[in-house]
Amino acid sequence: MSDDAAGEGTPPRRVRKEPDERRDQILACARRLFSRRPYAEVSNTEIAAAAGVSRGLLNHYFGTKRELYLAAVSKMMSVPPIPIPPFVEGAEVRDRVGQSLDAWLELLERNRETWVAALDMTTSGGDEDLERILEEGRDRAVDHMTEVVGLTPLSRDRPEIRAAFHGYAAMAVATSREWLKTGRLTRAQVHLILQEVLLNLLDQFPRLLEEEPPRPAGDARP
Amino acid sequence: MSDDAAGEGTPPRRVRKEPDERRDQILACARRLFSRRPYAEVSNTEIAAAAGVSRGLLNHYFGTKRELYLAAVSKMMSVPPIPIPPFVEGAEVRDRVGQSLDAWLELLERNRETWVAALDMTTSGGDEDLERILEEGRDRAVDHMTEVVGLTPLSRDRPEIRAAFHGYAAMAVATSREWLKTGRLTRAQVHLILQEVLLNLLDQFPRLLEEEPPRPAGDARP
DNA sequence: GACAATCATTGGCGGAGTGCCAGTAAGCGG
DNA sequence: CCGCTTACTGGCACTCCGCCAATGATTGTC
Repeated sequence: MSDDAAGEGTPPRRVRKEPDERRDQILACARRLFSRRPYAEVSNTEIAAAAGVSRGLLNHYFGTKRELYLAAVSKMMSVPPIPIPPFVEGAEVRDRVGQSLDAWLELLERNRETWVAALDMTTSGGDEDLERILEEGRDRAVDHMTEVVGLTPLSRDRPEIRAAFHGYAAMAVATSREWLKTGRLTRAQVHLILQEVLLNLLDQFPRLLEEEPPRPAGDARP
Repeated sequence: MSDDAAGEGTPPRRVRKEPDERRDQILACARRLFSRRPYAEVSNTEIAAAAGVSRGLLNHYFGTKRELYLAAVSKMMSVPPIPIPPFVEGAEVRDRVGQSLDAWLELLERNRETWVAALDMTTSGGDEDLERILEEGRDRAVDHMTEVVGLTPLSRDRPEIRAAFHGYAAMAVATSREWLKTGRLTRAQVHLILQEVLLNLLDQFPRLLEEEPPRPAGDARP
């Protein structure tokens, strides 16, 4: 009946864990809560309670609430790498794109909830640090895409190429969203759209590069 | 020397304004601050100070901080309507798309800062109300696009069409961002990309509609 | 022109959340 | 068995939010 030798077998007041383990545990709880309600409505007290831990420990591990949030988002952005189809003689770019898209859509389908949740919380709001994290994720996606279509060398010299892929990535995300969240598209339709648009985009690259190159570096306001 | 007839011309302790005027003024300050720093880091006290108003007045007009925020975002989402090119005999869809894109890019160029700021704060974060507001804005954009390309009637029956436009809109936003914010694309390049991709997308519609239609209504998780 | 009614506006109160720090105890080596 | 390291807790000081009674600028009326 007492609480020190109850049925659950010696519930010690303090369970001491390895820092990494505890850190991951807290992070997991934070991720779950942040993906369901907006930042300002999730309290550290709540996260701590969910993790079965005192509130002060969050600050011990992550410093501030914002940093905990950023860590959670960062963790969510990490996606298992999709293999890049090997170059084989005679294979069309179209096939490579098709394969890669299949892999991408397959990944999304497997992790529906995780991905949709990440999509919901994956949004800056005037937060520069967060924006940087998201930008890094998008950059990795672009790296992947240039690799798939075999334009990585060119994309190093011409930032326009990367920029165009960034635009395409946004469309890929939004279109996938229409499939997984609102159900207004089927997977096949998403595949069709993304494949054809990407191939068309590739066709435009020559004309795109004919245009005067953009300003040397990021000074968007002269 | 006294404070009621000083140089600045009778600074009365209380200036009483018309509710609408005061409301707009507060909203403007909130918009400016929210677009520079994330929601949680902007305090009502600060907004009130910027508006030269007591803090309690914010609650009087907007109820809660969140509602003020939503009002600010909503205001930012409202875009002056871009005229839809009239249908003229013999004009190609390509021309109509080109004209409309020009108008859109022109609008962005005129309101650079406003638009980039709106883009930064225009992001949900697990907030359903906010998400709804953003979705409405995107829906209006899609309405506009279907009108331009003359597919409004079709888009009523087939949600896939709307969904595809939503994807395209995301690409349009991201690409414009690459132009205005990072400067990695020129306006001409943005125009080229968006025009060609849209025309290509239109070409895909027949194949898109051949696919089995998506599930009847929004039940994404069967 | 004085008075009263209206309502925009203020200041402060109670509650909640955050960051931080001194203290506590769980594991480990001697 | 003792003492050291350090994961962990509890509570203090501060800020911020939502609310409400009080206030005074403005307007209509006699």
